Amino acid sequence: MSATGPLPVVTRFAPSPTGFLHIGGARTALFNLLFARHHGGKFLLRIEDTDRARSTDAAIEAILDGLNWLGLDADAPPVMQFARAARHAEVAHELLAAGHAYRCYSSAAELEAARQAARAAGKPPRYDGRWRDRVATADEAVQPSVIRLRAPTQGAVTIHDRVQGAVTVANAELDDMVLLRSDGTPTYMLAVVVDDHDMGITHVIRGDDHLNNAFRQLALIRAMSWAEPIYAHVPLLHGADGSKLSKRHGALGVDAYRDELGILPEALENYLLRLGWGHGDAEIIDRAQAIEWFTLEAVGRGPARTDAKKLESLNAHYIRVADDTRLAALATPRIEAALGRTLAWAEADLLARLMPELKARARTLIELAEGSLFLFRARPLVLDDKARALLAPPAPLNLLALRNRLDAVSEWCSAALEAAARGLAEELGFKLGQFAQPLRAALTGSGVSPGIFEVAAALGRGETLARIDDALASAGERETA
RNA sequence: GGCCCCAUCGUCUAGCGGUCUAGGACGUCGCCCUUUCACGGCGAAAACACGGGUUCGAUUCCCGUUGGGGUCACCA
Repeated sequence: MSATGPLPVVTRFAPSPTGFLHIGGARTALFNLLFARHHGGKFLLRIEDTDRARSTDAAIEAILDGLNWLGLDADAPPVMQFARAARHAEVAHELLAAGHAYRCYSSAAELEAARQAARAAGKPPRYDGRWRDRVATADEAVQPSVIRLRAPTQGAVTIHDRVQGAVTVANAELDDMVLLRSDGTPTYMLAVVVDDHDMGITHVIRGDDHLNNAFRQLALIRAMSWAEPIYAHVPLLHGADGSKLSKRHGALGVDAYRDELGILPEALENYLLRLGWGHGDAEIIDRAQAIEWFTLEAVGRGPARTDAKKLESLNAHYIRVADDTRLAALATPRIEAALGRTLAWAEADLLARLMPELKARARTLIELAEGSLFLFRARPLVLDDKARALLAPPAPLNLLALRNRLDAVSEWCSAALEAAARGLAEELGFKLGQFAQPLRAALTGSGVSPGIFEVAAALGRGETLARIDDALASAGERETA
């Protein structure tokens, strides 16, 4: 062990598997990973499943899946907290034997009544320590009991939080917390402290909602004479309206960002990183850069509101720089779901070839898929209102002239097709749009699409001419009708 | 309610006593580019919550007010 060696850093993300991985948790995990990587340390994962009634395997799956999707994998297999219940109980009894803890025989109902009374009297609803200095009689000792920590009542404790700064709480504000429940299972307070110690956690980086808990946990750590971790309590995330992020306020799991909103993991990561943290004017920050720059001191102290528009904007950027093959693979299932059929090999190829055009105008994978559907729809295309308007007379005349000009093009590529259209427009003294727009309507069924000559080139001569003929035919029908 | 924390444009933030006529990004609104929509480029509107101090000088330090958040279980 060298005094000049690097600061050993071990961080952890410790979610309780009672639901999906929400973005607040994802951000906490991100910060833990970034901090550990920045210092060349380890990032661990612990599943806090001591609440047997609320913990589910599905939630564990969802959390692991979400972390994996975001590339926030821990450096070791996850520690399952419930499996360590015996060790937790062992520590509680050690504390009991050392006089740092005591048995309390008060029933839950009795304590609840006391809390109600305290509240009614305008006093804080704390445990009054009624068993702290009392020895149970033989009769009483038969009753079920919990083990409580004999916490200090005098003085105060100051935590030098790496995010919040120095925070002081008087010991009189804290009551004697339950360590071991009457059924012998450990409480969260006990389990966290024991596990963090046994896992060698050096830095506890977690949500702000745990700041008050830190003081209680510190009392326990000191009773065991264990090393005190460095704390960093990061502010919670809020919804767009400033309210707490909760399920009823539309809080989503990271799986929903992926599946329902069509967000790329690197976009969500960048977004989460910039929420409550900044580095000068930098906005687009990749993982490597984040590891280099990340410090806890730069984390803001106030809660941050989430902003869907900013996330979408970041997502649009990452879609634009993403690999075309990867995007095609991500969009394909969505396209197939909308079509109700699988894509043929030639269609997959068509999608890949047009991807550079397609991705430039999509902010999400949803938009990417929707924006490419026109390529695969069966003929004749259904025209939307904008397309119908673009094909109103005298557009069919222009379209017919353009059709013949395009058909005469020898090499079917976008440059040649555009040159043909431009040539025609120039000859007739028209603007290019008078040909390009009806063509867009005919080929895509809408007024919005990628560059129409690129579309025509990708569609191929046969399909392009067929779609034009469809449009001409339906325009003729409307004319006669 | 007790205790704890927080406070710069609508939102995320830069700012760590003078460089601030307060910078960037998203969003909004113009203009340009242009075969549509995007992209891109240019530009505009938009903030230091309030009141006291400290200081030659406060966005920056201290106190209070207001506002917001967190927490007070045999949940985590």
